[in-house]
Amino acid sequence: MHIMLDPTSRQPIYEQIVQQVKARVLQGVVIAGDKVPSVREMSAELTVNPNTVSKAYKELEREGLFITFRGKGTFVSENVLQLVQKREVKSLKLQTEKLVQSAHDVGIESTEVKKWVEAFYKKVGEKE
Amino acid sequence: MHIMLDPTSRQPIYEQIVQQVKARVLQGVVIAGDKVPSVREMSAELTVNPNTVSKAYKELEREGLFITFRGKGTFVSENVLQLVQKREVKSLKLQTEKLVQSAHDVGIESTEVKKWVEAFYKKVGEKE
Amino acid sequence: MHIMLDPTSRQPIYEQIVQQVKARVLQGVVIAGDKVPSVREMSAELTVNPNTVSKAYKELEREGLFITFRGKGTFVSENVLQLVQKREVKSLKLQTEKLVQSAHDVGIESTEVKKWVEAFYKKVGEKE
Amino acid sequence: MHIMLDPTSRQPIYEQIVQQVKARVLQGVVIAGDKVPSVREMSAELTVNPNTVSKAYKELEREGLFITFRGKGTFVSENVLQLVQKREVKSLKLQTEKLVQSAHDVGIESTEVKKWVEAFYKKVGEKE
DNA sequence: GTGGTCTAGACCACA
DNA sequence: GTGGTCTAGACCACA
Repeated sequence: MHIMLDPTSRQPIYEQIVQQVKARVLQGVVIAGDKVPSVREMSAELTVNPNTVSKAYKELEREGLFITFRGKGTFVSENVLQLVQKREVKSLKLQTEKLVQSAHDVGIESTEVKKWVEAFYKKVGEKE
Repeated sequence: MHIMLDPTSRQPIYEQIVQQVKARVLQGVVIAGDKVPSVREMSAELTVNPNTVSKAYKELEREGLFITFRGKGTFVSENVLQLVQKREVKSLKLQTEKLVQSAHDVGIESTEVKKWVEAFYKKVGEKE
Repeated sequence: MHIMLDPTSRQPIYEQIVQQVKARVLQGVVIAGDKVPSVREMSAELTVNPNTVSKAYKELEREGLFITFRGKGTFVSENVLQLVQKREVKSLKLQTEKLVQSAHDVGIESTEVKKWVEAFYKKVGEKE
Repeated sequence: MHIMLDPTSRQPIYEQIVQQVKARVLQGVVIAGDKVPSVREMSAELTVNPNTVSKAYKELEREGLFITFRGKGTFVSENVLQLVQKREVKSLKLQTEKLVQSAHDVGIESTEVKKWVEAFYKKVGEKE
């Protein structure tokens, strides 16, 4: 699944796992119906405490991305892509709102922020 | 100085203090040269332990916003406004970059994000 | 790690710890990658409050000598020796500059200072 | 007497006063027999708490540089220059010893330190 | 009065 | 177990 962790980060490792799983879903790497590596496998692969992976999986189940069948293992839910995309858009809007609020407080005009957005989009486009 | 703390927040109290002081600087409430309430006064006002306030003040000193004179007290540095604004702009640009990256990953176009920005700016404007 | 504290010293305990850790690094006793005793262990060993040790460790982390992994413990950074040596040399040069300035002010010639240096080097050499 | 203070420094102000007085003696600005400004005058001139100046004067008396005649005021002792120079040389030697010890610990050769001394002497010479 | 340091002890999230 | 945060309270040098 190619999950990359930064053990130094202030962000808890289990949250990093949750976040990266969502990223893989958005990238189409993790697909509805996929069987997820067991907690043990994953913890071995990431050289991380099994409890930590377990915590991440539980969170992903709670959010409806993962579903566990007793004795069979954990699988990616049917509607993952839709689910994650919808929430991501919601989250992005919220982030934008906070950003605009802060920018406004420092006296930055709408035009300026939109210029930034434009510039960063070009930068992202060039990488591809 | 009207600092409001949220004791239920995940964010440490001392960080909340640091953050709010910066906000007050941006609002022009806290001005260069001001004498800052003593650690004891502030801790009494916030009903928080003096050590916690001290930790916040030291961080603010380390960041160059505060300067303390032995036995006299703590004061707001000369170049605060400039300093905080400069850093804030830098931080906002970085946030925008991350936001754009994420938006791009979900397949959202530049135009869409700029519409959001526009809309939120109007919303902020109406509040005034 | 054999840290010796002088509780009567004017120098704060946490600074003494920081300083001694650096000395151990220069001596090659503390090596990159080493796991550092936990805050609790160290505080027990030094019969000092955990908070005090914590303060020292955080300073060492801030200076880039230590790195801590959540829930796992604190470790010595990869480039410690280089880092500490580089800073030490810089500091020694600065000390030399101040010394020369003072010596010059009292009317002591360059030759004289160099004689002192020579003599003290011999003295250090004899100890070995 | 042209005393310059840095209220920001970690070094206590009273120590800074003591140190600067010694420097003025070495420069020949403060001479044996001189009448010293009263604590009040000096504290006004330095915009510093009288207690602070008083503490500095007491220290200077203790060290034999100043002498007070009841009702007449405080004066510079007869043998100041000799006294201060002698002690300064002693102190410089001690500093050199510590410096050499540290330099040796980092693996710096005697030749290197002497080069530094030479270079800084040139730098000081050029200023004149 | 002012900040700096320290102790003793507690609770918490995380691994 | 590991570090992070916080409280309550104390003592100190300095101004």
